[in-house]
Amino acid sequence: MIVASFNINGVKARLPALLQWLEEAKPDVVVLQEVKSVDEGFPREPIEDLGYNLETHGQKGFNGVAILSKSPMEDVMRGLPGDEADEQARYIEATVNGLRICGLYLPNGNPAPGPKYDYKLAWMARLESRARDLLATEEPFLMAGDYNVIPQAEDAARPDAWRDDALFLPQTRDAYRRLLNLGLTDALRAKTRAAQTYTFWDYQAGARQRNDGIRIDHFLLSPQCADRLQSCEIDAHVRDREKPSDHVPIKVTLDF
DNA sequence: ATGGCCGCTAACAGCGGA
Repeated sequence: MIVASFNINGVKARLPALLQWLEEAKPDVVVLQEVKSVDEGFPREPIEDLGYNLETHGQKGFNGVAILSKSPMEDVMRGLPGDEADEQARYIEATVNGLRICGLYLPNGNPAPGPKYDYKLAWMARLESRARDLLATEEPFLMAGDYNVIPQAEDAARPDAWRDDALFLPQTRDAYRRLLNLGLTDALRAKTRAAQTYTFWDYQAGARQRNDGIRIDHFLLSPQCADRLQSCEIDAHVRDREKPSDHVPIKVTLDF
């Protein structure tokens, strides 16, 4: 099965690009981030017409995540546990054919330091706690989405430019590494050490043309899921189409 | 991190994003 993650930066603005990519990539499951739509405004029909079930967790104007799946979804959970007061729509889970799918849109955190950065670090701690709980079940799961984390210098074209940025600060990378140290596998790095495997290029300053990118969209796999990993690919060509998102899809093929 | 961006909002300017 193919599972993909795509930060689409507005589901209404991106609908044609999303549908084109779905038709060509034919993923079985997709987690979307930054849908920027309330659930009632989500353009369900054209996606359902392609054979997908759809679970959304949106809010007005910002954030918002969703899961698409050709197979039925069970036990849908909206919101990341650990803070009842958190109203930002950044997390959704569902089980598909026995595989737990976690879709996440981790906070940007800029400017750092400051309250937004504190929120990012607290959110990452909650994500770690959630990963611990899921590991304890010994059921296969994956956590995919826009992590807003540049894990290592090799994951940016110009790492020096990000030195003081919330996406690359030592505390951010430490928190991400704690997830890996639980026993989760970064699917892309399990398959390649290739340079310039980016998932985001800024709209400004000709970043795509200069390949001035960063790798911030990730698939983390539980041990039982990593055992089934066959391939991990980034659909970078999508960035060169009409009205693209600033992110591109990342997808894994799993032997389930 | 900016060479000039993008999407969203009861919107024609400001915010958030990365």
